Amino acid sequence: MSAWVLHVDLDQFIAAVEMARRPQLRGLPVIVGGNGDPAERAVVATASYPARAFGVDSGMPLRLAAKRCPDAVFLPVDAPVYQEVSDRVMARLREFPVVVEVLGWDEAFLGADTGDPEALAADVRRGIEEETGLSSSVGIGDNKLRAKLATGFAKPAGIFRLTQENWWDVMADRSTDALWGIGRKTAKKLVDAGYRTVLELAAADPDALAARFGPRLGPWYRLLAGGIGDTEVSATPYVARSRGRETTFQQDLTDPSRIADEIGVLAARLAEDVAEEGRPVARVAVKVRFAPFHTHTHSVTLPAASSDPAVLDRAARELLDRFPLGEPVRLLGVRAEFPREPDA
DNA sequence: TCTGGGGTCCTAGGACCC
DNA sequence: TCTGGGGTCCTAGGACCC
Repeated sequence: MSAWVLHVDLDQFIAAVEMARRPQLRGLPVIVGGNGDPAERAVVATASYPARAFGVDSGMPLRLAAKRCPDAVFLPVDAPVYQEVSDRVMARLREFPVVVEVLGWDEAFLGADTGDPEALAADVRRGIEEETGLSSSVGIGDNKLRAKLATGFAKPAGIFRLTQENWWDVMADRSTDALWGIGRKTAKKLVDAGYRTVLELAAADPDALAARFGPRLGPWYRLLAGGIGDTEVSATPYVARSRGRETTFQQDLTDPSRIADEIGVLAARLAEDVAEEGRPVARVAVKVRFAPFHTHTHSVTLPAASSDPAVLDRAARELLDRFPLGEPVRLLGVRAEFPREPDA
């Protein structure tokens, strides 16, 4: 028996849920996003594997997805249904002798003490299938980072083990953005600094990385490249540090009084979320994205923490007044931050 | 690339204080 | 003013993830 981390990820989750309730869609290119209208300002939430074969993927503008795959079936996002299916999956996972840490609708870490992690992974896949009919993939690792990356190699509908033992065989020659936490921008900066592959980054001087990328990020990148990561899986319920509401308008806004009205709408919606949270708000931030897609924020620390809708509304409107509203506005957002808990 | 909405964490500069 | 050192808070922006 020894300690393992399993990472469970549901295959093409959102598209799979939609196909489960519309079996006639099986095997077809299905694209879920926005209100299901490919002409609107929205992005792809999930594309089915047949749609991905046309080059459609998550995060892509719906308009572009429609251009690449004109015959796809476009469906609206139905969050309550996905949440309900997700809850059933997580409940099923908790029936196994494991610690379950939920990462999102469609993924979770499992902390397990077992002599045969592959057998456990197969049981988990079967359990999810029996409970919901959904296909999943499982990564097995000696820490969270490796388990998470392993899932990528397990997909679709598979199991893969990634540990210290095969880390270099699998990862050494890959580009650094194969790592969980390094994206396209950082990978490019790393190339500029002379680190192209995971192996090269793992051999970098931590002080040089700190000087170039910051005192915490720099050294952390090197650890990532070595496959070093957290091993603790925690079932402790997640406590949000902030809550926010934002909207991209289908047509840009130019009328200042309309813009102020919309900020009021967002602040009111946020106040409801905050009331549900049951904690007062310490800071308020307003975000404005102008039509050319440049985004700015202004924020303020409240004189005293509050959940009063009138206080949130006033703070949001005062922050809005700080923006020069010369350009058309495509997005408005309001965010509330809860007080930081002192370190225990 | 006519590019969502929900979040998290890190960085850097300036203010302010001793 | 040819002006220290350290700590903390505030703020804006950036990158990443699902």
